[in-house]
Amino acid sequence: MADTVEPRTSRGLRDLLPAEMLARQWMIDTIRGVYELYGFVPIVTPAIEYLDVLRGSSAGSEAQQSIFTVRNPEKEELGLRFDLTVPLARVIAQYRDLPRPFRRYQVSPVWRADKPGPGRFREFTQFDLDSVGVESEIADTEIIAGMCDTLRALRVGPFRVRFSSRGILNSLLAYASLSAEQGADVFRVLDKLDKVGPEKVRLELTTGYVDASGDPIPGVGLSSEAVDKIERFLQIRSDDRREVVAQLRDLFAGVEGAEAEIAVVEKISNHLYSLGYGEDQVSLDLSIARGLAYYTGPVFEAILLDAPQFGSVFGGGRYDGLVMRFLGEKVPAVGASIGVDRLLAALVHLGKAGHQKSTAKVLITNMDPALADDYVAMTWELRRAEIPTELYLGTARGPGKQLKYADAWGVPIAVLYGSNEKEKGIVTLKDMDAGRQRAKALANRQEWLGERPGQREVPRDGLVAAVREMLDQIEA
RNA sequence: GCCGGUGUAGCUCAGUUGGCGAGAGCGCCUGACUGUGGAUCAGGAGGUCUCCGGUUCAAAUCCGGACACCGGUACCA
Repeated sequence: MADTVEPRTSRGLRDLLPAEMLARQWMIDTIRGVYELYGFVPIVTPAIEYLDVLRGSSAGSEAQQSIFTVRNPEKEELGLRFDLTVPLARVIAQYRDLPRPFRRYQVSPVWRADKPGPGRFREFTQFDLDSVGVESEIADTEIIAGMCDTLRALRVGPFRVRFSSRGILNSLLAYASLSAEQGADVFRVLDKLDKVGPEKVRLELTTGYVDASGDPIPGVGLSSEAVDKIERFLQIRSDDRREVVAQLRDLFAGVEGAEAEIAVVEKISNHLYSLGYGEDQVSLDLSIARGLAYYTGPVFEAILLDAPQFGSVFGGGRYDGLVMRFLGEKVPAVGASIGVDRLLAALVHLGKAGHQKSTAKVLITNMDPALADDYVAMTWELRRAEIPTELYLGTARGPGKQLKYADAWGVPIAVLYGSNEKEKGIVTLKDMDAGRQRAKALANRQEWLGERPGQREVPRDGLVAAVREMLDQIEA
C-alpha cells in the first residue's frame, strides 16, 4: 500500500462545491447588475499586501493579530488582506491620477485568523462598494438606496436598512459628558443591544457582569447618570424617520455641534423619502453603532426580517480618515460591504437560493458506440443554439446508469438515441422532473418501465426546436 | 481567551455494569431487470473505534494527557 495523504482542509476554510458556487454566482451577478446600473466600476487587488499597508505604520501594538502572515522568497513582511477597504485606500493613494470621485465595487475573498464560529470562516468573500472623494451626503444616500435595490433584486423578502451616524453618537458623548476614549467602548457595547438586550447593556456599561458560562464580562465603568442619558437617547424609536429627527433635535438642544450632524442624517432621510424609500425599507435607528473604529459619519446595516438570526448581512458607513494613512491628506469616502457567505446562507435558509445543481440543461446519453458521431453532432447542434448541453462521457453503457447520472446532477432533459431511434429518424426526449413526479405514485417496476414518464419522440431534425419547447415548458 | 460538549465506515449515529471474529441507516458497487432514474429484494466493497500512555487475563468502553471538531461567550482593525 502506498502512503496516501489524508484529504482535509485547514480549520475555518471550506470548499465551495458546484451547487453552492452556482447559487453564489447568481447572487454576485445580481448584485453586480445593480451596482453597474449605478455606474460603479470594478477593481481587483492582490490577496497579499505588505503588513504595514494592512496594519498602518503607527499601529505596531494594536490588536491586529488576526492577520494571516505570508512568506515570500524575498522574506518581506506580508499578510493576507482582512478586508477590501484598506486595499482601496492604498489604491487611491497609489494611483493619484485616478479621476475622483472614484466609485468602485470589488468582490473578493478576505482572510481573518479568528476562531471560526457558526457561519463564520477564516476565508470569506466580501462584496464592497465605495465612493471615494465625495463629501456630499448624496453619496451616502446612493449607498443606502443601492443596498435596498440590491436586496430587492435578490428577492430576499422583507428587509430593513437601518442607519444612524457616528456624528450623532459623538454628540451623545458630549451630551452624556463622556470622553472620546470612553466612546469607543460605549459604541462597541451599544452594537450588542439587539443581541443581548437593554439590561445587559446597562450592566456592561457600568459594572460588568458574569455571563451564563461563568465568563466575567468587564464593565465600562460609566456613572449611572451617563447611562441614564444614553438610555434616554436609545428610547428615541419610531418607524417615522422625521419623528426620530425631531426628538433628537429636542434631546440634543444646546449640545455643541449636534445640529450639523442631525442635519446630515435628515438630508439623507429626505433624499430617500423623495426617491420612494419609505419606512418599510429604511429606518433611522439610533442603536446602530457598528463595531469598527474608522467610521466618521453615517453608518448603516441591513437585516432580513424573515431571517434576523443571520444578523447584519450588509453594512457600512462613512470613513473620511482612512486614506489619510497613506496620503496624509483627508479624502472623504463612504461605502458598504456585503458578507456574501452570510447573505447566501440566509437565502438558502429561506429557500430562495441553492436549487440549481448543474449548468447543463440537456444530457445527451451515449448508448451505442457506433453512433458516436451522431451524439457529438447533436451535442454541438444544441450548444450552437445556445442551449447548455453535456454529452455523457463516462463509461456506463446502458441508459439506466446515464439517466441516474442526469438525475444526480439535476439535468432537466435527457436525450436518448440508439439504433431504434436512428432507424425511425427520431430522438427520444425525456423530461426528468416529470418522471420524478410520476415515480412517487408508482410502486411496481413493470408499470414504471412501461410508462416511460415524461418521454416524447420527436423528429431528429427538429431536435433543437423540440428541446427549446420542452425547456420553455419546464421553466414556466 | 473562558465555559461546556463530542471524537466509532464516505455521511448520520448505536454500541448496555470492560468479555471472544465491531454494528445500523443512508450513500456507493453488483445483480434480479443485458434500452430507462424511483420503489422493492438479494449480495458486495468500505474501519489504525482521533492519538499517546496507564489500569486489567481482557479496553471502542475505565483513568491520565494531547489533538481535533462542535456549541456558547469574549475579542474583531
